[in-house]
This record gives sequence, structure tokens and C-alpha cells, in this order.
Amino acid sequence: MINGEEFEKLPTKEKIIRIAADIIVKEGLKKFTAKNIASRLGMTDAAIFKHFATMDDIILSIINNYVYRCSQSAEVGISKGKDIEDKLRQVLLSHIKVLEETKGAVPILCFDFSRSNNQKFTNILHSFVKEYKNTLSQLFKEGQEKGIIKKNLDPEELAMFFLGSIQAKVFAKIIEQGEGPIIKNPDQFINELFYGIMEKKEDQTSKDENS
Amino acid sequence: MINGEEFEKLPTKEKIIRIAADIIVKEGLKKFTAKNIASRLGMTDAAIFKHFATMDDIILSIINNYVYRCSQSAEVGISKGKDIEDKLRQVLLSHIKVLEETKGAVPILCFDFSRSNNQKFTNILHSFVKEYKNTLSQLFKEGQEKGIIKKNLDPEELAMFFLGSIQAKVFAKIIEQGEGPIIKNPDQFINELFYGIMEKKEDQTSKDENS
DNA sequence: CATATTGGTTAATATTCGCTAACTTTTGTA
DNA sequence: TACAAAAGTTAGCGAATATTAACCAATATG
Repeated sequence: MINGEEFEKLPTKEKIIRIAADIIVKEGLKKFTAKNIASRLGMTDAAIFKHFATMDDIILSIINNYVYRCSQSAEVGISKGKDIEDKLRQVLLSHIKVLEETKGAVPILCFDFSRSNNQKFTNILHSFVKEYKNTLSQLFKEGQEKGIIKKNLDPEELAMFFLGSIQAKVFAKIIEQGEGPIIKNPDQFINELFYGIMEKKEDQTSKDENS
Repeated sequence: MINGEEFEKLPTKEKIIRIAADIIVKEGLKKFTAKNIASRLGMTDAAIFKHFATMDDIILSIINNYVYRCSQSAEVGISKGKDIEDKLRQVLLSHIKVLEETKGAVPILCFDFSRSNNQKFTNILHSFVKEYKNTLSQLFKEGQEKGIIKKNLDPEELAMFFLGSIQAKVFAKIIEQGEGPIIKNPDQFINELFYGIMEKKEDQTSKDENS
């Protein structure tokens, strides 16, 4: 769980952020209340407001702590990769690493808050998605120019497909309430995305929609 | 939107279900309140309880109306398809059809309610996912026996990958707040899943993890 | 025509929420 | 040691929530 020796040593403010994220991920935004957070800390709800002025400020801190780390993962991956395919692979691996560390919080927070009508949250999250999308689709374009990625696919949609596929793994875990890592075999997962699930054969996809 | 001539003719109880689903999908469970539903109908919140005993009963009706239709889509698809690959393709097409009709509600509802601690909801949703998964993974197994699907992939995980990929498209739409259909080009989407996004080449995936 | 049901209203209930004020305890530091 | 700041507590406010009760109008049905 969220407990452990390391956790106990954290300052209360940091504990609040982690517990809040955990509540949102596992129980939803409706259970994100001062009382619920406080009870997990053995405190009263009023004590929460000694560390954060408003409940929204907790969410902002979560976003800054979690989403920012995730947005960095793309750059880290690109710097590691040798060629285009390797860069894409590294971006995904790096993203998956952050995902596991944060227990899948980012996609869930993105999803929950993009439906909240709080402009402050949605702006941050949308610019995160936009940036991540731009970075990936740039790689896809280069890949298409070099002929290693199918030319009939739209780079932006492909980028969202990547992001979405990762997200989907998180949701699968939530729905199945599984234990352990979100993505058990990252390499196999990436291969599925890259090369599909079918045994290779002459495919028709590349011929289509070249009007 | 949710309005239109057809909608106006519906009985109030049905209107409540649709509006409630729309609210949850677009604004989240926190905005799912009697007052919010009622105001969209030009009524007072108390009137809602002439049609449903509790708010939870509305959710149960939503699940029965939406999720059930979605679970049928697998069987419809299988009956249409000629061979294994075609069956899989038809299942996806049929699922996508329901998805568009219900404006992506099912994956979102699944996700939101599987985080609620209402056992009644989670039981229904888990058995839906389980059934869908079993149906698909059976097809995958047959496909693997016939050599058209990569043998190193786990059928159950593959089934969740399918479900997840569809889900991913819904989330992409929510986060980007896009207009129009959730999956613009279903055939291309299915080809991505089946054959990947990379130009074909000798792949290493089939050699791995055959311990 | 009489009337019971349906579907709406207003008003009220208990509960919960975010947040504040006033007070106390703990703790870092001059 | 003295004391100010930090981090708790209890009590309470105003708003929102699910739900109920009492009432009323339209309507279907005997």
C-alpha cells in the first residue's frame, strides 16, 4: 500500500499529497474530501487546512508532482534512443517507468480532471497532453519519412493511440483490481503496438487511403 | 447534444437515465446530483424521486441500459464473422457501433463505477468485463491454434488489450474534447491493432519468451 | 361523473462538505 | 530557558446533498 517506513518519514504536507492521489485513483474524485484524507493520517479534517489553503490547492500540488514527472519522461526517452524506433521505444519505457512509480495516477488524474470544469486544472493537463503529443508525433513523422512507420497513419492520432494504450492498461488494472505492476511485460506491450498481434502476411493497410 | 425531437418524446424516466449518463460522462460522478439532472429537465430535484427511489437506482438503470447493449456486441459480431479474423473484426466493429451510439458512455461508466465502493455496481461491471474477455480470448486461442495470431501473446491479456484500445479512443476524445465520432476510421483502427504501426520486417517478437 | 394514480410542486429533514475561528500542544531556535 | 511559529484540536458556519412529507394539478379509468 501507501504505507511503509519511507512514507512515515515524509512531512505531513507530502503525505497529504500522496494520500489524496491514492484516494482519487482508487476511489474517485467524490471521495477526495478533507475528512477522508485526514482520517488516513489519524488527524481531523481541519488540520488539512494548515497545510493547504483549499482543497483545489491539493489537486494542483498533485498535478505538479505527478504530471510534471510524466511529461519529462518523453524527453528522457528521446535522449536515450539511438534511432527513431529506439527513441520511441525508450519514450514508452520511460513513460511506463514513471507510470509504475506513481501507480498509474497520471492518466487517471488527467481523465478525472479533464471532466472537471476547473479551468486551472484542465489547462495544465491539456498542455501536458498537447506537448507529449507533439513530441511523439514529431518522432512518428521522422519515422514515416525514413520509411519505418506506415505512411497512411496520422502522426497525431498515432501519438494519442500510444498515450491511450498506456492509459488503457491503467484502467484494465483498476477494473480488474489486479496486483503488481500495471504493465507486466513492457517489451511485449511495445511490440504489440509496433508490430500488431497478427502473424505477418501481405497486408492491405498500406495501399488504402492514398487518394 | 442530447436534445432533439426524438428525445422530447421519451418518457421522463428514460430522459433521466440519458441525462444522468451524459452528466457522468461529460462532467464526472461528482456532478451526478438530483438537482443537476432536474435542472436540465426544467424540474425540481424532488421530482426525480417520483421516478427512482434512490440515486443509486438511476445508476443501476444506466448500467442495465448501456452496459448490457455493449456486452451483446461481442455475440453479434461473432455470429456475423466468417473465419476467426473476420469474427474478431466483426466483434470490434459491432462494439464500436454501440460505442458511437452511446457516445462512449460504457467505458467511462465502467471506469467510474468500478472505483465506487458499491458492490452492486462493481459486480455487474466485473462480470461484463469477464464475459467479454472470455469470449474474445476464446477467439484468440482458436486463432493461435490456426496460426494466424502470434503464439507468444497471452489470450486474456490480448482481450484486455482490445478492450483497452477501444477505451483509449474514448479517453482521447474526452481529453481532447473533440467533436464527431470517437473512432473516425474503424477499419484503419482495427488494422493498427492487427498488424501494428510499423512497416513489416523480420520481427523478433515470436522468438521471445518461449522458455 | 367520481376518483385514484401519476407526476409535479414547496418545504423540511439529517448529513456531509469546505472552510474558519479560537484555543492548545509541540517544537525549533535566539 | 523563553517564546514564536507550526501543527494540531474542537466547535461551528453556510451551502449542498439525498430523501421525505404534504400538497396540488392533470389525467386515466371505474
